[in-house]
Amino acid sequence: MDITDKKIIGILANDARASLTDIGAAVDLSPSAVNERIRRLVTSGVIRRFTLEVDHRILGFDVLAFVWIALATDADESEFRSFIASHPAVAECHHVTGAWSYCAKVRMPTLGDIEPFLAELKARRYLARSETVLALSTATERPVTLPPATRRSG
Amino acid sequence: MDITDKKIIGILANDARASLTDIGAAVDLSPSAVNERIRRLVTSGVIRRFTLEVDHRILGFDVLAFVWIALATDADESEFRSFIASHPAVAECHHVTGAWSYCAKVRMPTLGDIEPFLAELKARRYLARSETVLALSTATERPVTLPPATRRSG
DNA sequence: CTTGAAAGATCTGTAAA
DNA sequence: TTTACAGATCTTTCAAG
Repeated sequence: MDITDKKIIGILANDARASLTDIGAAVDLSPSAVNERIRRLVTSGVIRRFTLEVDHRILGFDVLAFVWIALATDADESEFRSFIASHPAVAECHHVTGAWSYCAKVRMPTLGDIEPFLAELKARRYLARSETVLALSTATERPVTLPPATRRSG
Repeated sequence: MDITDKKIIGILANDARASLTDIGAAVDLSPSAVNERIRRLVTSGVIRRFTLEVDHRILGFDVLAFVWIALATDADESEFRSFIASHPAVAECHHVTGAWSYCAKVRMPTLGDIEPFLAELKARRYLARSETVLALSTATERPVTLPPATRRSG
């Protein structure tokens, strides 16, 4: 994992379909060398998948919300985690420090879809309390965080 | 934007480098037809970019945090937004309802990197108050939210 | 939307540093 | 162990129907 690898990740984060030739030209390497590095980045788990950045509004998801969840004391936490991980509306869910147990980022077609979601969490006895914070607008949203490509690291 | 388009987006979200041939086989279309649909999805803005899902731990970002920000009353909000959007550690930042103005999702190499970040926000007179919530573990994290595909396109 | 052909990219194997 | 090169294979693109 050297600077060239990080440059390659940066290029692919901007355009996952960039050709090996073009990437090679950008990092002064042959296409096969680039190919070999990408293969290693994938097998070593640095690159998890090649994916998409989409406009969820156009796809019909007008509502973005953060739902803070306090788990019920008798909730089966691993069952909750697999339920929330398989729920199509949940984009992210993290176990967090502070007053709440979990923070879930959810996307819904309309505001009215949030209540049934909370109701299901409650019906399954996961939920003690919750608080929903709506996102009004987004200043930035990027899938990949990279250090400025100036240093080495392992 | 029909069901076939949504299927194509689902396939590309799982593997942005899937070949037109394979996608076509999955949705019963010729490679050229798939190519044309993807082109339309890109130009219409549904697909914003082809990108990567990476393991930020391996890349040296061990800390994921949500920083709740109350803007200073005299802060230049659009200046704040462009500052936060260009900050490399900020993965997301949303204007939100509730007690706080903004919620920023940040990735840092270490816990110690959070304080200088907050200090800079304060030094620039953006920050009135803030609260930092750490993510201890992640139950799920997906870049694309899609409705369950329930029907065939033909 | 499909077909078919040309152009371009990728993959594999082999050799060299 | 990593990179370079060349031939074969696959993919993408374009024109025509």
